Amino acid sequence: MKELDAKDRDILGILSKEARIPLKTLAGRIGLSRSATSERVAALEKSGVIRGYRADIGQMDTNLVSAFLMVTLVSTPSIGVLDQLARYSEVRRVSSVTGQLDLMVEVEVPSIDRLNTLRDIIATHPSVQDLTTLIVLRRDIERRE
Amino acid sequence: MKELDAKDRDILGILSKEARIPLKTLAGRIGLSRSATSERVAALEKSGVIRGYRADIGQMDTNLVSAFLMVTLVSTPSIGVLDQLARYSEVRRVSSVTGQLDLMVEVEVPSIDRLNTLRDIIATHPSVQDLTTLIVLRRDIERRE
DNA sequence: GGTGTAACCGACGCTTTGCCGGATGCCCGA
DNA sequence: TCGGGCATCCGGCAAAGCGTCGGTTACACC
Repeated sequence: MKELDAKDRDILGILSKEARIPLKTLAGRIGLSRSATSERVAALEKSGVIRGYRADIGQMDTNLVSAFLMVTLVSTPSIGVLDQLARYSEVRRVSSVTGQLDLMVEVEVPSIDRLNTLRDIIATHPSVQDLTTLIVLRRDIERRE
Repeated sequence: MKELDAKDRDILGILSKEARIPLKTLAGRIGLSRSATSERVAALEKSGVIRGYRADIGQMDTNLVSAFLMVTLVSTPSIGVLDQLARYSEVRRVSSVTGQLDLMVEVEVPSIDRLNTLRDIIATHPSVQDLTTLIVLRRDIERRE
């Protein structure tokens, strides 16, 4: 894959916020002809820098419950735990972190019951020493892009 | 705003993964004429259900540092803290949570220095009682949408 | 200077889009 | 039951968008 120059970064910056603007507009904004812009975008797509285009949907999954599970392991790293977490589609993100705990697990479940089930499953894994659950009451700030 | 029917949900499901497919293709997939589909999409955009379209960029700002800041307040709610947090674009998300702490703040900064600065600023806010920083070492699982 | 490569531009023809008139289905009051 | 009113659908037209091509410029290298 080639190196990204300034104009490529401009393109990415614009498309990451407005993925559907016409090529002509995009070309004008970065100071290139439409066809040159078209080729650059195509190259960015083919090389995998642009992985796809997604519509940003407003609140529709309204009654989902989000939570943070703070996990301490008996010894790091523990691949077994990650494998198990990966099996559940409700697990949105898992991060290895510094500090008192080892894993920050973010989940999105349809109900509190389901959250409890999930938490119990994870907590009883032999590699898990401690698990603290924080249920999200409200998203105060949420930035996209 | 109107209620969303099954076809609207189909549209959202498809566009949330492939925001740039031609209307014709989209129409064929949901079983409507192109123009009817066009009107539905336009309505979804105008009503705010579709907030925008974003290109999904692969890892390019690879050297960004992510962190969780776990904040305990002297008394909840504290609007002053949220106002301050909202001022920094590095603050990606803030969630009010249950449990031992009050706010889970997720940040993305260009350097550890910047993280320290940000943490100090937040920690010295009069409403903040305690602040624990967890630096993300690695994203083990990350799911989109 | 000659040659190769990479990136640019403008133009051509095809595809997609926005917009319109008219058809269809459904609700509700007379 | 009938007949407006309303929402939603379709097909077609003109305009705008797109991918692709040949030709041009810029630059590095021998």
